[in-house]
Amino acid sequence: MLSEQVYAHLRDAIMRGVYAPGDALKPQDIAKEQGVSLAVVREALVRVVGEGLADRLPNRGFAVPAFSDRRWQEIAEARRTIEPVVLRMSIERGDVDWEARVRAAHHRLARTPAFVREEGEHYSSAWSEAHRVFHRTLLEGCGNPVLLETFDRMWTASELARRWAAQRDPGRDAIGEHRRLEEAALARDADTAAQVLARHLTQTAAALTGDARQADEP
Amino acid sequence: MLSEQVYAHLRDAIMRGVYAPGDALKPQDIAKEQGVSLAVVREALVRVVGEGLADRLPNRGFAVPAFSDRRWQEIAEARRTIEPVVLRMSIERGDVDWEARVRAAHHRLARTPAFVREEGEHYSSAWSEAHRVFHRTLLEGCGNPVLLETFDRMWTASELARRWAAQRDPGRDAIGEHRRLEEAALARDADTAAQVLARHLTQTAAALTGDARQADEP
DNA sequence: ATTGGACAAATAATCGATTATTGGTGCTAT
DNA sequence: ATAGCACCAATAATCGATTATTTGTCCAAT
Repeated sequence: MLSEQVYAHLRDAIMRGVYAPGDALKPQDIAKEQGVSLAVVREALVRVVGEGLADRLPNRGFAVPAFSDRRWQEIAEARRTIEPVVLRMSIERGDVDWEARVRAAHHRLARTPAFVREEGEHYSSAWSEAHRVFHRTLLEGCGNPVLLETFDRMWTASELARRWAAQRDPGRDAIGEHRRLEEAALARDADTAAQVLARHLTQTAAALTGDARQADEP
Repeated sequence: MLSEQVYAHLRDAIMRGVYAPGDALKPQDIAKEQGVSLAVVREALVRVVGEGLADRLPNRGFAVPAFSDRRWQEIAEARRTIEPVVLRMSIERGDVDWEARVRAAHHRLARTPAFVREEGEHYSSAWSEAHRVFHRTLLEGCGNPVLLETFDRMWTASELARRWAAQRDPGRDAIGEHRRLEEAALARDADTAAQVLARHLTQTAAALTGDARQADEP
């Protein structure tokens, strides 16, 4: 199914910043460069819109959403509201296999260099992915796919925000917080873990808007 | 934009039960009965899939998802996990306009007959809509569109579940719980409201699966 | 100078037809 | 009888071309 590939390509391009917020996503151009027909591109674009990675303006095409600071704050707040409760559930329910995966995910995250000079000011995609997997794995103990889908949606939006907001080094504190998260989770200390995560996400919100100066990353 | 109309039609048809879980959604048939081209139907179907109201099986078309009891439980649990915390936030933040809307939504819900003989065993669509609006309005005080989008997604899934699960009368207790929810919200009693909502949703979960006998609806 | 309107280019939306894949049907060889 | 294969009808996926809409530009009238 061609639309699947085009979809993956578009998603990746938008997340990598090939298109900036506000940029038009022209079906014809994309069709030509991908060597597929319009219908295929259109199908892919509709999916992208469904995921919140593009806006559709009737009779005027598709575009990368130009989110406001307010919007970024809302996304961060939503994560801050939901993720800690899911983390609690995860810690209460996670089995030994989950523990092992948390350990592995943290280990991988800690060993992956976050910042790559060659790519300019951006995080390495390897770190980005390890970061996502770590946060997701923490929640996976909850055993509820619906809650994890919710996490996935919010993470995607959050990452797009990060891409266009303060592109800063993860900082030492973030690394420390990831470690504390892992420790609290494995110690089944739901209170501490939820609190650390909430703080972690509050700092994300700050980092993504105005006062990026003194904030951590998620 | 034709796909918008076809999308709305499909969404409505699936929710109304025109298609049963497992039924194939054949682009050709739909295109013919709607008098539009395949591309349009296809676009609409992709959106429907994105909303979780259909599955897509590569090279084998679209179909209404045949969710398992387990899946319904997961959806109910996700609501039970998320909605109470959002309700707390809503009660802490809602302004007087929100209060007025809560009152109006509850008033409308209370005055709408839930059960319509003419339509067989189903809830009236008017009650369904009033019910949705009441629950949504309760949360709208939170002022966060991202959280409300999350509610919308889960509500949709939940409604589809209700449609194919125990199709029972709302029962007197549900009506009472709605009233208690309104009262607690307007009294700014977040603890009570969150607790009542959690219980309300727990009973939903029970109603949607096996032990529907002694459960309420949401 | 500015407003308004006719044109034209770009691009969005739609269509009708073509190609590819699947799943069944029935024949044949063991 | 049945395993395997060739065929075929149904339908999914894709394409190339057509139609509709928007947007910019140029000119005329005030």
